[in-house]
Amino acid sequence: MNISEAAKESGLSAKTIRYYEEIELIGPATRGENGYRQYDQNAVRELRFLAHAREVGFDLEESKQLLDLSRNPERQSRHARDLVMEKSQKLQARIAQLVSMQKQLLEMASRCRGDEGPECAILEDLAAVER
Amino acid sequence: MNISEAAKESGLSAKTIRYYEEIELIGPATRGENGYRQYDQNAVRELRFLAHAREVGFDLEESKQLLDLSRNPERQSRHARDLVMEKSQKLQARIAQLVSMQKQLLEMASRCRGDEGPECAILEDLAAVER
DNA sequence: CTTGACCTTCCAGTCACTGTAAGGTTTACA
DNA sequence: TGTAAACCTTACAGTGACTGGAAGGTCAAG
Repeated sequence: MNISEAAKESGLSAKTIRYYEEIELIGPATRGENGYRQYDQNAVRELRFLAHAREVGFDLEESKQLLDLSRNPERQSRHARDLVMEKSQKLQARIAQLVSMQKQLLEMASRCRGDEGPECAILEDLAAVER
Repeated sequence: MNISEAAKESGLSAKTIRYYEEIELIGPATRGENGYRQYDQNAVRELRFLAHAREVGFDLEESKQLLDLSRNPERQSRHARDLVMEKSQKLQARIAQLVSMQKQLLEMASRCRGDEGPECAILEDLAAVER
């Protein structure tokens, strides 16, 4: 199948698939007579794998590690699990940070009248020395 | 004061301050005889304002809007409040997304033995067609 | 035969910095 | 007085993970 169908099947864009090939995240696609990239079911499986890994928060380097693991029949499931747990902890920290930001935003908004006047706790808070 | 002290006072790096000047987020700093940038208390206040706006999740464009608002005595507090509430909603959505990712990670990890063997639900899940 | 939907490569742009190079200035100290 | 460390300057390249666009080749339908 051509790249746009592989894109549809995998959930990546054609642009992204070419990009993954360029940075050698995946091997070079086989080409048809016309020079078009051709994808078989296994190639699509790898693309889908990468799409899913990205969706749950892995960056490209980590996604590649997971893909390498999935390609290796000698793998130890501990390695995959370790990657997932590490990512989960980072995600937990990031969530806590966003929640704290969110709290601060609501706190600031609650003290601002939000009318036609210029007084605004938000602008004072952002300019304040200590927070 | 020189740039590194302004950096310390504001919480930005000297690099970042120069960058903000370059992209005209702030006006050009006055210069001493030696060509060094000089910052007064008001300049530091603006830098701190930007640092805080970034910390609570505003991007540079939004931070600039807030700074413009804080500089304008004719402002309406409603405008600041709108920006904050909009950002708050986006943040809420982002948090929900990360929480969902986190849930998926833990779900996958819970079904993977994490031992020396190759069987691993994580790798199967990532390769799966439907999720 | 033409139109439109594909496909190709290559280059530039995004965001918000950070790193590095190559140099000028200032300050402290031996 | 010399010099080394700690500042400061500009300019350019790199980051991550794409996305957009230009310029052109290929293919299927009408």
